[in-house]
Amino acid sequence: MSVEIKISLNKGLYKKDPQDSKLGRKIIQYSIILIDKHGFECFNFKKLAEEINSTEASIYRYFENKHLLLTFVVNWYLEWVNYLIKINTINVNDPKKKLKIIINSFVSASKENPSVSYVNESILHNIVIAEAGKVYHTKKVDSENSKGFFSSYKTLATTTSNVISEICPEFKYPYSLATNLFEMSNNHIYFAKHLPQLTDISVKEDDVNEVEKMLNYFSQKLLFS
Amino acid sequence: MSVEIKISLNKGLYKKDPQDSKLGRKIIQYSIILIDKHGFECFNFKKLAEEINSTEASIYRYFENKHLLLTFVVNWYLEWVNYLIKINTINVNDPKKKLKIIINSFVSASKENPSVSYVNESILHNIVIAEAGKVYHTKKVDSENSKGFFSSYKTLATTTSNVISEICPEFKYPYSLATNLFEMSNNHIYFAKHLPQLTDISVKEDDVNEVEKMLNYFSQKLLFS
DNA sequence: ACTTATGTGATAGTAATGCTATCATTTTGT
DNA sequence: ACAAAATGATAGCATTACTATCACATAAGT
Repeated sequence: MSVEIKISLNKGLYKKDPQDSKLGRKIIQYSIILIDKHGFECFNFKKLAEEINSTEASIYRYFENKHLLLTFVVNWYLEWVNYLIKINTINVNDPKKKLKIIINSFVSASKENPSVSYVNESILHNIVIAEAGKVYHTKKVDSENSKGFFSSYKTLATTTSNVISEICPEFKYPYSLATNLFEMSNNHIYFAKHLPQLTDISVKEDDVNEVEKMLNYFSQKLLFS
Repeated sequence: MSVEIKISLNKGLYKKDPQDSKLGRKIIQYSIILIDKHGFECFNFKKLAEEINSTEASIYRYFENKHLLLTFVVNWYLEWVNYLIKINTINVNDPKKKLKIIINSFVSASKENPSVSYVNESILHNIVIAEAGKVYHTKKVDSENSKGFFSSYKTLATTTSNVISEICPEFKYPYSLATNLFEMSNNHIYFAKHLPQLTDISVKEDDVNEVEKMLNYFSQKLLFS
């Protein structure tokens, strides 16, 4: 028996917390698998229901719609990265080292030992890479923002930004660099796999080492030169 | 009477070139307006047909579906930016100046004199900011890529990358920086408007000056320091 | 001017999607 | 053992995405 983390997320994201029941956890587990498999546009609750031998109606008892389900799993991922950053930097004093750990978490948090049995963090990372932008690129962004649906991303940005300012207090764009490192990480992993002419790095067999190097190089150039 | 540019785009994007007929141009004109107004998810051919007093069937004669229509208008925008960069850098020799012009085009190509009567470049820029990622974040990315649907973005990346390499031949990530400057431009304009805690800059009344400054600062730090 | 081709409108229809409602049944907590 | 909660089963409805057909208008070629 192992202790599982329970990640707590904004209550507006669900009608009923899927982490609290067997069916709910199955919904999370297989929605991750199916979104990755079919892509978010082709994913729907009917397919998910079939996959887990349940019904659409049951899934609608947990989530209002697939957009909020995606928002949920993306936020889950971000909270998990926040958690990893926290425990991996807890005894680190050098902010430069901290930033390296953060960057490492951006590119390969998914390679950590899996911490939650019903979440495949590696597949979830693929979803974040391919679909996370859709979470906030919607006409509802302002109302969802006011409900706190993006607070996990803000936490990540703030944590990273603080480390950046520790390294270089006079740097004028700590938040921008923070979010840019995260977005760049996802973007260039995606480009390397699908649009290689848009990047210089390559990712072979999920080896994201080159991406990590690039992000470290960019931040080093911007902050300590 | 003025000379209008005709931008030529990949033929796989449409069934019939909308630029060649009155109805086609109306489709482009009002799809840009409606996508901006309702967001891409809520936009559909029925609403568009009503708006232009035509029918769904007629619109389907030009585009297979709304995804390809979005791909078309985003590519149109990119081709237009490519064109502006070309004419605005044609007599410029200093690559540093060229990069500044490119960055200026990224943030505010839409402030140029409108060159095509049926395209509102300013609204189109908003669409690119909010929706362009959806064009290539799809399961069909590989097949669409092989059809050349993303060649306009590649051209933009290559042009920019070449200028970057002119400035600093030993810089290892010219393509990555090129695409990152473009993505960053769109992202941070969006963040400033909707998720201000994710950026350091602000955009008041469409004044993107701060974004431009930031991009110039980043590239200067990375390339000539 | 006549004919043919082409473009557009009008209408209908179909399959899939997104979602809600109701009732029966199973599982859970006490 | 019983009540309460969770799930399953089924139905249904409005919207969406797309296709098909036919009629009409207009432009083009001879």
